[in-house]
Amino acid sequence: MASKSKVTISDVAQAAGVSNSAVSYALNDKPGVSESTREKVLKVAESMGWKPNSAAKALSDASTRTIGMVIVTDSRVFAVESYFMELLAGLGEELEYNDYSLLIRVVNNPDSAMRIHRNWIAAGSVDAMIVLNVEIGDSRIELYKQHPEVPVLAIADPSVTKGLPAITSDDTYGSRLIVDYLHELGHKHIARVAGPERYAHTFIRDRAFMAEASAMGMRCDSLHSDYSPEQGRDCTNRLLAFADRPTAIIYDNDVMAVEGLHVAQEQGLIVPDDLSIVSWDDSFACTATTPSITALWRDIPRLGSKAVPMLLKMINGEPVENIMESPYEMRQRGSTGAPNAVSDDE
Amino acid sequence: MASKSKVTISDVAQAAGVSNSAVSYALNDKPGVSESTREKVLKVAESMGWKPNSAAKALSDASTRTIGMVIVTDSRVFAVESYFMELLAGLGEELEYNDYSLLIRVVNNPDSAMRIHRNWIAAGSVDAMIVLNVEIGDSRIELYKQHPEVPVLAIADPSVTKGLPAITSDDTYGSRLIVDYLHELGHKHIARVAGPERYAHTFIRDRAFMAEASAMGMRCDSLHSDYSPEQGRDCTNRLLAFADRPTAIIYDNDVMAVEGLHVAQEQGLIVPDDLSIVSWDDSFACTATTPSITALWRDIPRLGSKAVPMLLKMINGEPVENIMESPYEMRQRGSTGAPNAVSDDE
DNA sequence: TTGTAAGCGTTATCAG
DNA sequence: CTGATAACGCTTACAA
Repeated sequence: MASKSKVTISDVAQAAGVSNSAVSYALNDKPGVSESTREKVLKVAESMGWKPNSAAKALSDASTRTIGMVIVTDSRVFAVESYFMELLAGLGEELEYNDYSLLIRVVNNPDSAMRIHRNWIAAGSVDAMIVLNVEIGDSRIELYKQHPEVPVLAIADPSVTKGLPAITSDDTYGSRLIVDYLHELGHKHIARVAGPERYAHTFIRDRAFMAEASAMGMRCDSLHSDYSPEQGRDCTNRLLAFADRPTAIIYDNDVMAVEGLHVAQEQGLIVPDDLSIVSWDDSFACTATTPSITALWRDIPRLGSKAVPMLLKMINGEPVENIMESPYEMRQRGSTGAPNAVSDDE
Repeated sequence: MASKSKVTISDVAQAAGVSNSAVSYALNDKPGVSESTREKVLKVAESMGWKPNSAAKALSDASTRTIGMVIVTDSRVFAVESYFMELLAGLGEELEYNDYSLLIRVVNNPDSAMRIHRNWIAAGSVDAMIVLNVEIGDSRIELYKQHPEVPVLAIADPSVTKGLPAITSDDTYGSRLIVDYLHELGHKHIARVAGPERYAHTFIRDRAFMAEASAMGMRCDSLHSDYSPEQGRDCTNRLLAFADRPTAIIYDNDVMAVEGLHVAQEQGLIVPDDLSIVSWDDSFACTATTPSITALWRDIPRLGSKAVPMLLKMINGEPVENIMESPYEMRQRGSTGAPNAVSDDE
């Protein structure tokens, strides 16, 4: 019982009657050992239940087979949850296939996050890092620019990563998809409840919405929020208070979209006749409401899967191309339709 | 630029003009070094930007400051997401405070999971493991019983962990809370759409529901599901098809509860008058529906926080007591009320 | 109080 | 093709 699991390479070597290094070569499929001894070694190692010791390997060749990720949660904002889990699922499958693990730290403020990044870099705890939720002038980007020895992949638009490799979904395209969809329905005046201004992707979406709206001859108001349900309600109230109110509101997450729908209904508005509602990012919550909420779906797991080959290349020292994905789909549901007050233009 | 971050203990020793071991002692707050040299060493180490190399430390003292967790996702069932993220948040904060990280692997089938468990045990990749979603006769429990050298904490009822340390929320108590609540509302015939039978917690809830219902003189039907929206609909349809249908249905997750609500409404039933609906586990989706769904809330992050001290004790070789938490709260919302057909008893 | 040196399990170099 | 042997960076007896 309890095979004390302390079988080392030397044990195997002794048992097989060969040298230490012969075993290492055999086990790692490297040249420098005859086919016959290789087979013998493999057999013995197998039967003794040898497994590589991760610490020793890491110390010896400075590789950990580990990818690091520090997640900053606002603790109150659970909107990121589903994004993160989907990403994790995509990453997990590919990483698993390549025998890599994820080293994760969850913290609630950016300073702790920076401390951990610094420690991991110095301690050599990971072979590569993934950086999420990049902000304008993100200090993590600066940090890694100073440490070219550790590969970093930013899940962010290349325009904000200062040359660091990046993979992202094309938010400009996504924004257009939504605006065009509403335009076709006949909307002339839309509004957007965006996420926090500091996030790069918020900025990119802001710009894309404005550009596409004006290209279509539409007006687009915009408010920034912290993704919370409270601000979802608040922003909706403010947008609806204007005499000249928008006929459609796009929310930067599902949580705020649901709250927005509720606010509109509480004010006696009919959705979608009086107001159309769209959520950026689909989730189960969007199907729970009445009417259900039209959403821009993204294949987030796919983003995760595609990130892995990039990471592996980077770890190998090979150059990588940035990836810009467009895994979108407008999921049309009951919360959107033609505005009922388009008479003034026809 | 690019401080090549390769400052070792010997570098510090040389710079400080002391020996290798003196530095180690000083840096680790251990006796065997004078106060003056300790100070000097600390100052030099700080100025040189020394950070411990994790691999070397791990190899030397067989500790990784890492807790492992293998998550098996059904990939289609995202219901676990929020549970998992909340747990992670709770764990993360405490672990961070104690300078531990989480090593995570996400896989989609139990066999890969077992492979990883075996590898991590043999490779000494972690100081301790957390095991989730324990099943009846779980092979992971068997595995760790054979490896007493690696500490494991099961997030499960102690009755199914065969002596391994466990922390859990008291699902028996939670079940009672729900049944009693419905009983007080006047329900006599309730039903339950449970999770998969293989999970230990499903079994425990099953038993608790039956016991409490019969203690209250109520009837309680029960169906098992896979947590998916489809089966949520399906089970609801089957329960409502009976001439003598229940006046309340409890679902083992929020996803099925939402689907159940929709099915009932599609059949023209008024919720809660014709049918009350309760969700085990609260989430944002429960507040998105009309009416919103009454849910049994659990403080899951707290469970995560409380798990950490147990893990640390176990790593230290100290004995631990199992923990049984009752962090529940019935969140009463619009989906529950008195049944409208209680006339036959009064 | 200090320094020296052995060992942790691998990989990699360099003789044989 | 094989087998000693020296790294890797740290901890920890043990000697001085």
